[in-house]
Amino acid sequence: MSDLLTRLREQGWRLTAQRRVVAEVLDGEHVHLTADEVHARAVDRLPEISRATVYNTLGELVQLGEVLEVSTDGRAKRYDPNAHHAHQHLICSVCGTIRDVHPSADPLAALPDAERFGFAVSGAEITYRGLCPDCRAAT
Amino acid sequence: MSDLLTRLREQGWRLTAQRRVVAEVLDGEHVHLTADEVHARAVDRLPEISRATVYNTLGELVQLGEVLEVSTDGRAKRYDPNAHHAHQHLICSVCGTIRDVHPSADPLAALPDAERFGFAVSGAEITYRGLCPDCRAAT
DNA sequence: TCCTAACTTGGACTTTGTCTAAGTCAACAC
DNA sequence: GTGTTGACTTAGACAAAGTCCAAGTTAGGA
Ligand SMILES: [Mn+2]
Ligand SMILES: [Mn+2]
Ligand SMILES: [Zn+2]
Ligand SMILES: [Zn+2]
Repeated sequence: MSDLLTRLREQGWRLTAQRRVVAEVLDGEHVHLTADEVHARAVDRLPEISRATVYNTLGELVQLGEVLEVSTDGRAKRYDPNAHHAHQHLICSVCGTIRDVHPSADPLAALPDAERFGFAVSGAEITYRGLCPDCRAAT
Repeated sequence: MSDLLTRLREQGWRLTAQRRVVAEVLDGEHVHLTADEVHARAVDRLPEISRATVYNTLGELVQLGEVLEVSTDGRAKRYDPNAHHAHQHLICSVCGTIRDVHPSADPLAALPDAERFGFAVSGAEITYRGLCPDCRAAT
């Protein structure tokens, strides 16, 4: 995480208390928080931080490629700091739990040329859906 | 489409002018409209139809499995009447154009057991991203 | 230490969607 | 055809998620 702060400073970022706190909240490998969840946790550490700054900072981190935006359900976007390790998501249809998963094949390989319609295809996001162990048990 | 109306009547649906108009707007194979776009087109045919009814009707069609909800960008959900033919989506990163595409392999097959974490995995939605021919040309 | 462009803030505003109470009407019975 | 009634529709209030702005603050270089 401190290497993240280093990278950001090299990008010309001013290192403010607010940005540091947002970066700290996003620390950890398997976090998928909404902007308001990030804000709530940031407030625990820095009570005066505003919602606008959290949104601004998250947007900047996404621009810089340090954080991924994940929109899976038409509700609030989730912010994923695991941006340097390509992966996909597995989501429980009942409780909404999100897991990072790593498919064995390159998803792009499954899309034949005839199905590309002249697009320059550059990426694929996969959302696997199912029931998590807890929700399977609770039937 | 009239077979859709037949199926709905068999489900105990009252066949109102409003529902008929929403079904008509969603007719066609490759349509991916937002709720407000559906409302705008419905108003052309039935000026007094309300937003609430469009949302209600779309929700009912989704419940019945006649229409799919597609959330790709954290903005408004899109409604997809092509529900009886499994497919995935290819979206232009610049202009947002959406195409239906049909991958050659079952996406679930690419997720090894070791990556399922005890989930009962039942489906996968793939969003391919790239540049459409028009946006490639306009560089 | 001072200066200033960059950053932050609270609150207004927008977009997307949900909810409710009151009014309307499709479909069935007769 | 007429009457009845529960399902349906409506306008508008409300809520959640996100954007924008003018005014105030501050990190970091001079
Ligand atoms: Mn992730
Ligand atoms: Mn489609
Ligand atoms: Zn679950
Ligand atoms: Zn395009």
